[in-house]
Amino acid sequence: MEKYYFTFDPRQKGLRKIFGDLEADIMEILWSNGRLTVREVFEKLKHKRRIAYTTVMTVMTRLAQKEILRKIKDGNAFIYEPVLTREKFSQTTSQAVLDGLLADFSSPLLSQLVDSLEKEDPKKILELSKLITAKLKKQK
Amino acid sequence: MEKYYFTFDPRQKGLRKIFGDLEADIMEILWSNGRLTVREVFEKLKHKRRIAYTTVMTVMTRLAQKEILRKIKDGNAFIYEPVLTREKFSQTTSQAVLDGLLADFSSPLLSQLVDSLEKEDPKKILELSKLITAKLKKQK
DNA sequence: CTTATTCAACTACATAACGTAGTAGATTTT
DNA sequence: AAAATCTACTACGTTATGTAGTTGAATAAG
Repeated sequence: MEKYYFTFDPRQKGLRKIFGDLEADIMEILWSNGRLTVREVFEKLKHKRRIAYTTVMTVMTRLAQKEILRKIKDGNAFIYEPVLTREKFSQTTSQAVLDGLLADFSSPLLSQLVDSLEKEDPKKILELSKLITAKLKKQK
Repeated sequence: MEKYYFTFDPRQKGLRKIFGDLEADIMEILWSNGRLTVREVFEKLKHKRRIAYTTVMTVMTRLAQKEILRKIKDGNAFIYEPVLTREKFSQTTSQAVLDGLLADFSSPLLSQLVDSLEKEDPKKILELSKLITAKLKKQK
């Protein structure tokens, strides 16, 4: 079992920041539909992209090796499901990226964050402000 | 000129989060020493790792193609220098990563940030708090 | 001025991650 | 028994990176 690690690619969209293109499509389908077989994923995918059954098989097998997916024996076939919920996965991922940034690129990070946050949605600054107030109270 | 983009690898250390291993060593040297020729970089590197001159050449040429380095003609040779200062580069990089996180993984991000910040250095929360107060004042 | 050195450009090969897909062999359905 | 389905295995293409040799031009040394 090769341990999973990932790379974060800011120029990609959504899950593609973390997964390859086909991997992202597959994870999308699994997170939207729950546990599925390769066949079922293939059926949902083949409309969007013409692709061989074995290609889907290969990629799902690799995702299972990386422990992104879990294989559950079901008769002669396997059912695949994400090890983490989408929410948990997002959380773990952004945690890792954030920690990585803080560890090695922290100097200008905080002021940038406040700026980015404002650009993204000014209300989020208030949200953050509340979080901090709560944390500071707990600290003392 | 291929445009530069990068990938952020949280499990690596320092510049290696963004550059390959040799690339990182080279950028480190250039940011510490200012503009240098391939030969000069090679001389500084060869103690740390046994490596061919042409290897350094190749990698520096690639960094120049990606517009991380700039080549300046100097007689028959070239002098290489980083296009951005280290500070500016860190800033641009973390900005991109942060914006990427906010764009697609923002939901749990803020509370995580506060937690990570505390783990990293509790004083940083105060720092952030001040930044926010300032920003909120400007907002109204 | 001829030889040796230095340099840039080009070519090339290895590895790793990912997309792609075919084949083989087992099992199940028809 | 034949056809379909499934997993496992193998394999090839691409891209980024590390690695380094060759070639031809320019420069320095003798």
